[in-house]
Amino acid sequence: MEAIFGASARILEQGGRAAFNTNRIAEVAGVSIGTLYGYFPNKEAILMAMARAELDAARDRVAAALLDASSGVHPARRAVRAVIETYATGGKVRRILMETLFSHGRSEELARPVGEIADVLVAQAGNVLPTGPERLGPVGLYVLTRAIDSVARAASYEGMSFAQSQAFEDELTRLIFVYLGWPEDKDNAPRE
Amino acid sequence: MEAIFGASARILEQGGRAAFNTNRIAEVAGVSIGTLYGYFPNKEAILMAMARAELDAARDRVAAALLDASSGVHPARRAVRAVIETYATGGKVRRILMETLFSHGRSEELARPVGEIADVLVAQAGNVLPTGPERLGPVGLYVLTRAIDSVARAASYEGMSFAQSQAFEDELTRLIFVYLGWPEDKDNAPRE
Amino acid sequence: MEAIFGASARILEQGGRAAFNTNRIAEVAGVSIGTLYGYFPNKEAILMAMARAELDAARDRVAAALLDASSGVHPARRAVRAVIETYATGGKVRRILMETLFSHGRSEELARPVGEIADVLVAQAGNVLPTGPERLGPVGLYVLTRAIDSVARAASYEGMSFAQSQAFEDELTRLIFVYLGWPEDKDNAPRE
Amino acid sequence: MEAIFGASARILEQGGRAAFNTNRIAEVAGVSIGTLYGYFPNKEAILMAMARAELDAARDRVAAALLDASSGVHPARRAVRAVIETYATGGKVRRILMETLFSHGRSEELARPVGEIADVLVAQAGNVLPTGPERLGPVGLYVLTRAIDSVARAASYEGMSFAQSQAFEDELTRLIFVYLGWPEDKDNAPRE
DNA sequence: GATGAATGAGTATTCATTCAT
DNA sequence: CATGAATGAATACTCATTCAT
Repeated sequence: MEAIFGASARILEQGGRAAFNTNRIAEVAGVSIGTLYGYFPNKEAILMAMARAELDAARDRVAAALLDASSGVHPARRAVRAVIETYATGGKVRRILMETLFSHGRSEELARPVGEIADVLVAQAGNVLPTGPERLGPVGLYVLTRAIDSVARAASYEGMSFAQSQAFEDELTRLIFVYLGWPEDKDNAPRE
Repeated sequence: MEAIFGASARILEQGGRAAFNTNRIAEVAGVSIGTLYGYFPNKEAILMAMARAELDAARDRVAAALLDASSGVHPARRAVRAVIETYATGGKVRRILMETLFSHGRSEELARPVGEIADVLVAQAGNVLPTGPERLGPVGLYVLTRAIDSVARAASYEGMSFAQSQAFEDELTRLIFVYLGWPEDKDNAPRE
Repeated sequence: MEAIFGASARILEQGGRAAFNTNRIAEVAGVSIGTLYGYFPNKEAILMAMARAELDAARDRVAAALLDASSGVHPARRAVRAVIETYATGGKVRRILMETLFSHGRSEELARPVGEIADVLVAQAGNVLPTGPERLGPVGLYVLTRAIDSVARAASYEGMSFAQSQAFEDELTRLIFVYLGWPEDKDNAPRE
Repeated sequence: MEAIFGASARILEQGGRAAFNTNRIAEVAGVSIGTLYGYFPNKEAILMAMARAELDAARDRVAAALLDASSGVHPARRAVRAVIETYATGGKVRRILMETLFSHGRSEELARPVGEIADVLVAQAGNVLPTGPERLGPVGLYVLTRAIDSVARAASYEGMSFAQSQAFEDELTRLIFVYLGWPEDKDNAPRE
């Protein structure tokens, strides 16, 4: 039921996790609680489903950015930009969703999309990327992808003033370059 | 009250956050609930106080490792090692504590010790470090310190098999070297 | 829920306000607390609803007495008698209910039925009453009705020995007569 | 301890009965709770003592007004005026105090000062009053004194707009005159 | 007398979940 | 399939009172 997701998002946005209760969700969604339980086994399942959808969307956005050859911007920079933008949007709800996953010990879930991006990276090596992450072992790949993701997330959630600045994008991009042993990126492509 | 912290830790360890209720804490700590509320204004305050203590301890451990000149191991590697060890210990409780801070929007609190480590780094530049992070702007410093911390934490909480491996330590150390433009570290110092 | 009112009355009668707690009410009423809260938003609402019902019943009793032409007793005396009887019954519960209204600053609620009686009085002037309270301004009407009500209540709640005596009824009736400038009432109708 | 009464009054005035707790009283009064319990056996005792003091003060004020021959105003009117003024002052605290007495079934306490005024009335009959309440039996005296007191209180606590008007004073005064069979009072003495 | 740390019984209210209709 | 009335376990927190110092 799409109505349930919509209602949940609205409630989460307005009242935070505290206001998120099944009776309220059913009311806002315009269905009965019985119906709600027909679609989801329990409250957490709703949050989980939303979190996964959110994660998939983010992964798709980053993968698309990586593969999009239409601009002259370097793929690594495009990916960094997509990650930053992802954390800049979604606000409160996104954060609560991530939290839910984390507190349920589902960090692997959180990790999944990042890993999938890494897969795309490897598969496209030599194609979208000059010389690629295939030179990295699995540990190196983990460190690199997780670093970009984590640092972008931290900057956003810690409310750092530079979280969406060009300088921040530059630094994250540079991290990729130096870590992969690429020569410096010169295309300081300004964000539109 | 030390007893309260001890009891809280035990309860958190065994039953997780769900089992963490004031009546139980008082009981396990061997004090009355009234006394509990004499020391803490509410349940969350206990968690917050514990989290801060934990964070301070972690910061001290990493700072000490950074400044400890007794071994022949490179300071950057010593720091990486301390960070990894910190996340390897503390288990469930530590994790719940961090979560609490995060879900209360106190990400800055989480960030504080990392920032303090960065301060130590800068202060000691040219002393413990050959040429140092003073070359980095604030954004670069943020990216570097947060990356090390976040990636080490992610690997631990996601239960990655290599979370405490030599290879992982190497990669994180290498990240620092390449990011600071240092020549490769050769002292692949084995962990004790 | 009638069961809730019944249970509340019983509890109030036996244990007073101190024993009046939601868990107990639900238990005695044979419903779950959840159900209780389905019908009333909070504990006070139960008391309020009961108080209003009580007040309405009292008003109806007095109004009926006033309009009842079946006996040869003077309407004013009939009303006085009804008021006295009202305070003589209901005991502890009635008292606690009135208190609740009063302590919630809802004195107007307490006043309402008395005002409604005054309305009946004015409407029926020249009909049930020889020459009537229409000669009184609003202030005079207030003083008269409130005096009868308050004095009867005081005598009852202060446990005065004469609270239900003929002499007391006579005095209150006389108060009405002299206040309205009527000639003395001679029908000292004995209470059955 | 005067400090305790003062603190209690302040707390009652500001936060109502809900804010009235022993720890708070001790704090505001600047004494320890232990000391508080050295002077009063329990919380209610404080309220009771305050209520009695308030009642005595009111009684003294009315008695003084009754006996004060300095003005040309009729003693009955002077008493009515004093009663009205008493209820007009004291506000929230006075009300809570009266409530306490009432809800503890100490209505007799509430009645006491009124009875004492009646005693003064009888004792001074033929002196301050032309022909007096000695013609009334005890029931009549009760009805008269209680009526004046109750109606003045009701008007004040129900927030009637005329509670302090000349018209209200006139009506209550007239009640006394007609009840005692006195010829109409002509000295519509304006309130200062 | 004064102190104030400690006590702990007591309670209103919430909300996930069920299941008879 | 949908409904929503009913359930009741669970819990944070208050505050009058005590008593060792």
